[in-house]
Amino acid sequence: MTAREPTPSAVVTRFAPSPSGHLHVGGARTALFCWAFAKGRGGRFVLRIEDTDQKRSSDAASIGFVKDLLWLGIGFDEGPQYEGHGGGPNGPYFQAQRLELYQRYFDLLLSRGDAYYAFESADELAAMRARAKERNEPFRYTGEQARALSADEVKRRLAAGDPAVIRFHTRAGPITIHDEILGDATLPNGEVDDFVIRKADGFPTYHFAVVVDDELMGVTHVLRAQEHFNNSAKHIVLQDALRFRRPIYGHLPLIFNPDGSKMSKRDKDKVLRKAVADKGITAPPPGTVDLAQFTAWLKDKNIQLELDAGQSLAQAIGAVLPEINVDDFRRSGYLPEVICNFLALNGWSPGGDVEKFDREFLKANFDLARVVKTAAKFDRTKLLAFNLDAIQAMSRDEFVTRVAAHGREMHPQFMSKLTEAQFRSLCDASHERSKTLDDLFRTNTFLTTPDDDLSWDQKALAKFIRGGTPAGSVHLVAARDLLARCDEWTVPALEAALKPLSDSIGNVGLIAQPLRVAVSGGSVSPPIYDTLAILGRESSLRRIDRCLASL
RNA sequence: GGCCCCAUCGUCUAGCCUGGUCCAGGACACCUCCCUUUCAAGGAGGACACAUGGGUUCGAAUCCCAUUGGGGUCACCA
Repeated sequence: MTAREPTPSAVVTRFAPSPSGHLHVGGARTALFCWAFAKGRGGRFVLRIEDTDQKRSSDAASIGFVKDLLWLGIGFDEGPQYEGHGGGPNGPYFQAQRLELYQRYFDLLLSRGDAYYAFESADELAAMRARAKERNEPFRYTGEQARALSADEVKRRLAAGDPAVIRFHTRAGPITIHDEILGDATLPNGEVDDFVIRKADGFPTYHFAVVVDDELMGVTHVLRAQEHFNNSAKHIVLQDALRFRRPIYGHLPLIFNPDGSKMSKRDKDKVLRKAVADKGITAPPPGTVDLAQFTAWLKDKNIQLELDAGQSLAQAIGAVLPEINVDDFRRSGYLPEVICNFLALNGWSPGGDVEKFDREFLKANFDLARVVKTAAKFDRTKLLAFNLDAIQAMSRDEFVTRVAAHGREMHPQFMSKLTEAQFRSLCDASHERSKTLDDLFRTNTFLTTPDDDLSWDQKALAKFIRGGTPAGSVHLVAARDLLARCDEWTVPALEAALKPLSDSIGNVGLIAQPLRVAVSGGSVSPPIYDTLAILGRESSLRRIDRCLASL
């Protein structure tokens, strides 16, 4: 009954995901809010792994998502050991390692008659549910038969090794959930049935482990997604039966796709399947997925491709996968501080017209009262605009540093083919048109193509080289002659060298575009003098000559 | 279907608690124009919302009720 009134320093929040290699943006937002709430109040932020489902593996790689958390700048005070983070007095932080701890509380509940063994099999329960559904009634496990079993009978069946679960004996009465974000809600009597708290394999269910661990770890504030709202009733009755303190709850609004659907890793498969169908692809491109896997995946919409396999397939067929995980956004060249900023804006706002802020600001200002109640649709376009703004606000040096770091990790080939000076020039020429740290790599692949392998986009060729009166090629020839006589290969020198020609034509574009196409293969590149300068004299002239020769 | 929750521009939201200053503010997207050697970026304008119906009140986006719509949840998953 008594929600505790913590002193500011006593605030403890936790992020408690099930094991996963990747962090979903929704999870990231939850973690960010938990972190900001605790850290802004001088409290502790705990990371706990909810690995009570033995069907899901939970080896070391299963907390790969922690690297995403740290990349975002969300550190934790307690939790699994991970590259210098984690540890703490309330471990272990993997629930699968806390089984003895739970047993104490199972025994306590059992001895007090607040819990009991039940022997129905999964099949029997499924049948009961099916029957209830036929009658259009909700299924509620009341446990009359199970509780009618004599103590001796229970002992006998347990001794005989009959599979059994432990269920909580929910007492009659309405249950009121107090929520700092949504307000109070009361579930009528009977809504919460006698739910399972220990599975037949001896593991606690989520509901039980959460309640015990939150108490043992001193968690004062439970901030989690709204999908957990109704679960809170189960947690409350458990807390009361166990004589635990009740944490303060705050259920965060959900984050959806722009079309209102739930954001899920399956969205990637959806996009891939569509791309495969649209392009009429019947066999997997070599080096992506093997044929058997591919056909199985194509046939059964419930099969998901591994992350890497999907990525390579997408790349091979030129499909762009939607970013779902934090790591997807990292690969796409988004800045962690921008993601935090934008994520925070989905479900919270500092009020007024403020919408650009950093983690420190969030830490200092985040509060439950300003969390909105309505679900948000995740608008990648706005995120991209935020990313652009942040990149434009960078100094040239910072931009170079961060793009280089991104390039070394994501595009080592590209990086190895450019000299430091070339790379620096490319950064300077690309800074103001970069929306992500990845843009410059995606749009300038022509720079790393060997001169003799460059091919030309037919449309661009037709429009800017063959087309025009006189044809673009005429100007290209003239420009080529001027360039060949240019001793100094720098932006100002190149500009000066071509000036007479552009002046006489009266339109710079008429020589810039043919040059651009000849040298880059397409109609888009950094400013033409920059492009030529980065490419260098030899490559530039070679490419122009090859282009002219190909006509 | 039962139960629970929610409802301001296309989207994220401010305003709502403490009715009047809101013929509703900001941002992204969109449209127009300007700038421009491509693509961007940038500059200047513009269009765009209180779901509906009842109350309460001198007055409602703000309070109450209903309807409609949306979401969540009903597992030995978390």
